[in-house]
Amino acid sequence: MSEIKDITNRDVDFAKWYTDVVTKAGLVDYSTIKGSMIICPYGYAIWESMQKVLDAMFKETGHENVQMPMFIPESLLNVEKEHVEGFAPEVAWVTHGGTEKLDERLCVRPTSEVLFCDYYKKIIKSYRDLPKLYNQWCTIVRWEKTTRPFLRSREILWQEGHTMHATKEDALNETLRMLHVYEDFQRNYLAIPVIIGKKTEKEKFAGAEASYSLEAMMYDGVALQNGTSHYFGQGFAKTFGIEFLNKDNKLETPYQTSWGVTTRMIGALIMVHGDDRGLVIPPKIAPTKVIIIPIGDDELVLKETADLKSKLKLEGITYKVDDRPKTPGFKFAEAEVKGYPIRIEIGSRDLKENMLTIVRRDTLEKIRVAKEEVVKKLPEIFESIQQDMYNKALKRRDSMIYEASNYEEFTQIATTKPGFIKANWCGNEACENKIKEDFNMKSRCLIEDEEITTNCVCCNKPAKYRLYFGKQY
RNA sequence: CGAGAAGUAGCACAAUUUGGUAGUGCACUAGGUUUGGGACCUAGGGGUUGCAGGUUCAAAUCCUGUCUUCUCGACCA
Repeated sequence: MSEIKDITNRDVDFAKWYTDVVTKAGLVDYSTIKGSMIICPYGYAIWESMQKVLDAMFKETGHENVQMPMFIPESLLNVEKEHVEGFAPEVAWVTHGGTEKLDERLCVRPTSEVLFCDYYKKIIKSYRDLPKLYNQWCTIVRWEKTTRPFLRSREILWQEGHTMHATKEDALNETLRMLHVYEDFQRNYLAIPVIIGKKTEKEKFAGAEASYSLEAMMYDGVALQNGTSHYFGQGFAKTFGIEFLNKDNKLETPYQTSWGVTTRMIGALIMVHGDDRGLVIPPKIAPTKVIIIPIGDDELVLKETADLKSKLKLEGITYKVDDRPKTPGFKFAEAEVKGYPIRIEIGSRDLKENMLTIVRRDTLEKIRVAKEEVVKKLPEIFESIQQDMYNKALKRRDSMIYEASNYEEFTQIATTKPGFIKANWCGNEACENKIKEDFNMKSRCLIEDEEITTNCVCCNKPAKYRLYFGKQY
């Protein structure tokens, strides 16, 4: 096996490893503007692949895509007090149009709740107009102080769903339904196990009645909030004066939700599955599932390459051929950095025996297969990679979830082991703050399906909730 | 935004201490030989030393400011 030259060892310096992988796999490059990354073709292809699946899921659940303005007049942003207070510190303002100062500044959307509300007020008149199930793919701007590619940037590519419903029940169902759509996507496509649950009051979205999040654990035990789904109740709708006539010809206020995921999922993909050789992309989301590497320019090799290409095309399996004039070793290494799920090596040595070599990226296992059997065999290998990647991630995550029943135990774990800690909590924000202050760990989300057996891990008063705590990106 | 470190070719670095012709390796281009784990030979191309000022006969080198990146905090998705 070759020496890995370019990528920092994952266990030695995880932060450096991450930036190495992100740039060396050709996902992003830095621009001259702080916090605004250039998403390179391969990185964008992964995003497009995610978009494609998610968009189909959104449409399947009845949503329609729209495109809202990217600017919000200051007066509109100010309509909902709690919301604006949450976002004010990180919005970017447009103050001039050309050389002329604007009468009213415009903020670049940090999220679009108010824009949707402003529009919904116009188009919702009757119960027959509900539900309104809109989604938009767009970029937003949040003026973050510290930035990292995919994990925290100032310009963010995302998707935001904004819906209005006639009843509280419908809106709550929508909030949970989309949370589960995300969970399904991350589990079955990204092969990332996620914990889903409700945020505490302290951690919920500005202006929401309830926020739910998907919490993934990275290789280093640090949490990444990988999507959120919010229930707003009638808060915004009342503030904005959105009303509809119900079946009894009475005015009612609708109930609202919003939900979103971002390119941060690419960061999660890297930090959950990547290894010292680079990326490992699950087959179901890989923009290129197979990389074909012909070895030498022997006529047999060229012919087999052409054959294999047409067979893959026929089966609808995405592939690329690396026929650059480089040595095989170089190409193998690069294919590994890029994380293509499967590599097929075509060389005359194998061809003499009518064989080809398939290499799994996740295990690096080499499988020699009769050349006629290769394409037939691929689906089961993809399936196996997909499953194994999920199971491996799940196993690692579960091995880093601990239980603490008192502050001493919590301290012991928090200071020695990376990962999540399950603990009981009285519901008092002071205890959340203390844990944050002492260990830089925030509550991830509530655990609702487990029994509360001990007192609050912090103050030892009777506990009302169970929580996951963890450090976060 | 606070503390620290760093910016020289696409990348990794040298030259900075002691101011005096910007260099090496990889990558890139052309031709050739190669090809089963990061090839070799020959010949080339590529630089306002992050940017802006200042000091000086002379600045990559000294001074000031600024921008960007990284690490650790604060804040946040």
